[in-house]
Amino acid sequence: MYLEEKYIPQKVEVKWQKYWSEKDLYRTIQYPSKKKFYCLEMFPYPSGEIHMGHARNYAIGDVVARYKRMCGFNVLHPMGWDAFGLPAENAAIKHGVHPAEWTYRNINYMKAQLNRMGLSYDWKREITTCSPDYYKWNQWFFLKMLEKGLAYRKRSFVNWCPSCTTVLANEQVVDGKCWRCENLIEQKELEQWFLKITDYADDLLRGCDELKGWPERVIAMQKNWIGRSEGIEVDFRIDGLNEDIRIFTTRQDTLFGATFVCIAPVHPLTERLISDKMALEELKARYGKMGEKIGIFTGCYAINPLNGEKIPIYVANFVLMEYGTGAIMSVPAHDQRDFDFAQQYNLPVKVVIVPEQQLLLGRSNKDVVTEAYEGEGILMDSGQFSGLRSDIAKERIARFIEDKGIGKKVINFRFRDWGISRQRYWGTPIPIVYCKKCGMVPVPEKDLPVILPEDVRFTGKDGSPLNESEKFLSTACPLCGDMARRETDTMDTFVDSSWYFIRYCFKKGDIDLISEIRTPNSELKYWMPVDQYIGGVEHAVLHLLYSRFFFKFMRDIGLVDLNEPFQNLLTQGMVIKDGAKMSKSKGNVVDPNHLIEKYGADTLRLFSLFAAPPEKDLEWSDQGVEGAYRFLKRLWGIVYKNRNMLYVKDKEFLLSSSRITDQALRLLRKTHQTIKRVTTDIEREFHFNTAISALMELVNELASYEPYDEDGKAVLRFAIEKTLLLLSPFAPHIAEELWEAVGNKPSIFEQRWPEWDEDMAKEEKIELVIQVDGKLRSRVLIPHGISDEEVKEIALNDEKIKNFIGNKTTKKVIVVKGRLINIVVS
RNA sequence: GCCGGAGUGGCGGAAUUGGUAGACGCAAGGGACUUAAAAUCCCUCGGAACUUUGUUCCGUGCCGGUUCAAAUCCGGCCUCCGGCACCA
Repeated sequence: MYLEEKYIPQKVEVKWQKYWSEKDLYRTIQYPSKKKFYCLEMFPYPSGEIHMGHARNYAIGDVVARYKRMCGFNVLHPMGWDAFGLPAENAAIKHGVHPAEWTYRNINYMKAQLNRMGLSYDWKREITTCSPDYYKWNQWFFLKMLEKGLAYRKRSFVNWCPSCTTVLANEQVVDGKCWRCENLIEQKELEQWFLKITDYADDLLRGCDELKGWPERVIAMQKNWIGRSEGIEVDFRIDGLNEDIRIFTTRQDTLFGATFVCIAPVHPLTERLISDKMALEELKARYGKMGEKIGIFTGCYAINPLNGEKIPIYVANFVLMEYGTGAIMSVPAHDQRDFDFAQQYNLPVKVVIVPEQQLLLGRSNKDVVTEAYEGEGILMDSGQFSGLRSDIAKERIARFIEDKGIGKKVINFRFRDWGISRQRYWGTPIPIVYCKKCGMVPVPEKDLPVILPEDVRFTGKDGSPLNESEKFLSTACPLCGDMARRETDTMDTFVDSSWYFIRYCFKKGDIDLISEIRTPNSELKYWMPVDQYIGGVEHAVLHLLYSRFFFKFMRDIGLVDLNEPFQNLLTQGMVIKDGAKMSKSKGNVVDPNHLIEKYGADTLRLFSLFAAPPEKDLEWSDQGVEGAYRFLKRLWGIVYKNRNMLYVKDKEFLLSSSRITDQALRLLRKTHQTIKRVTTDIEREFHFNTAISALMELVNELASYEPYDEDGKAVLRFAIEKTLLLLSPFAPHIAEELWEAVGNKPSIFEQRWPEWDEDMAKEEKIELVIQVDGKLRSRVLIPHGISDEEVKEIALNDEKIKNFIGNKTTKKVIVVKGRLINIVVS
């Protein structure tokens, strides 16, 4: 077989990409007798370019997919396009190109880029979410949720991005800014569609404990986001009025310390209790504004149901209507916020909890309070509950309240329902029509999909182009047949990505998804769950939470019988350059295209896998890339140099009958050790960086190896073949080329992953470390399997050791088998 | 403030169960080849001291502790990164 002297990656890579695609090497087959492995990377938004973050993400996924395939799994490794979204529409407004055209053009370009990276996707399962055969099912899920009461419409204050001219869900607001364009968010009152994700709050929270293969921090972020807290609701009677204010608290043990009540400016009772409307408007303008606490006294009093005390009612800007009941009891002694407020408005502070330790020191609750004590302790001045510990008191007081019928235990969640309406064009139409007679009517299932019309005008003015498309707008009411108007809001694109991993389980194109899923031995049952999911941590509480919600919903309507969609999750770190995340604004972007042109995809892949373990941030280094390139050139050179020597018969080498030279034996041993290291490093949470460094060590040995005889050549051949097999998931093109060059038939990816021989991987002799008093003093080579006594004797007779021990007496000797001996003398 | 994670040479990072700290790579310095350069190959490369080529001492953010033995375990701090944050 001919081999070029010089490694020209571009030539090699094009050759094999063509071969793999013609042979359809990465097709998935339904083969239930074979163990499956579903390897998934988060699909990209077709923005126009693959960036380094994608390149890293997909390189990681590709190693996993190729490795698992070689290990004998039937692997599903699909790719697709998160193709709805604002940039397409903005391009339409700016450049007059239709979003569909813009999107499909980008997809074609990016697909070519992915192929140039040599990624092993089965493109027969490609998904494009803006295609009607895909988004039809978004509409189907929406209707199902509507049917189950999980989709609803409500007028409320929502996050409005003035730059995107659309609404955002809470999860999509980061530091008060839009997650996509980073513009400041405004509050706007609108009628909106919501999905009742809060119905699944407990389920999503408890499910976190099932996520054994997820990173701790992602689970923590989800738990944090859901924000469960247990407490009680209690009614406070308004003095002189036949009306209650219901408050929520998690600290019912501090009820006796309440010295005032606060309600939200938008609380239903506020208007009735406040006479100064001007002041109220002023307060509303500062509603929820961080860092300042302001309030207005209503002139009314509430009665503490536990001790009958009359306490003033305030309207306060820091009390949120969206959480709990929109009203709180304020306990300045035990809540810093209430304390600050009390100081400002000269309200009394009443201590009712004293820490246990302080009580032991004989201190009481009469000391001057300079800040709130928010911990737990012993109750004081709390009537029949005085003297109890907080945890017990909480229980008793809750029961007392419930028995009296003036409140109940409740669990509150911090997160809100998912607002999915978007006032934009390029998204899935919400399948609803409004009829004058029948009101809001869902589009019947049989009429799906509601097609997004293509012939609309993009003016860039406020409002969706759908509002001006008469053809889209006017329709017949499904119930009475009269003229009706369609809903013009489209769905949040996170709906598209909430179930796309389901769609990959079936062939692409227009299929009857739900019937396919319901087929007794459906492909879904075979492929789900996703065995390994890989993507950026930025979706920890967005896509990953929405997907879990959708999946649980699917379970509840009988489509799947699993609780969680993603068994194992790997969140890869960011790609950093000069200490900052790569971004156009910082001007530190490295373009994968240039690297492929200069060094080839194998080098790009190898470096991004070698420079850091996948979950950590990766500091980009142009010289590091050179290093990776050097390594591949080196390997190429070794194979080239030995190309004629490699045509020898395969031989089995056994340690017992070894007749080979020491040098050959060393290489043979190193090869087995490398197989072991690379395999265990991949298995051990994908530590590709150390796997690659092991391969580098082996190649370093190969470089200086000269075979002297036929056996020596056979060992060389063995070592080179294993090197190529081990390298193939990381740098597939060069591995395939050299595999062929040493006289093998392609494809290397149809080979089995190599196995190591444990005996062969063992060093012939052990390097024994000898310590005196825990300090390294000498090393000697000893054979395997000798007893502790013999080890001790060797150590004590070592010249250096004798010097250290001198005439001191040995107090203790610790022997760690096969490693170390420590002689304690002082 | 609360919840995560991290801190190791000039740099990226190794050290898998508490048992040789610094694998592998980058950068740097020296040498070989060359008219020269590039490429390639070889050597050195944590710090300090010395009786200077091989030995001692120090060294994994800081201070303590446990242990024959600690980057690793425990307690207390410091710094950085990420998430949440008037959520009652």
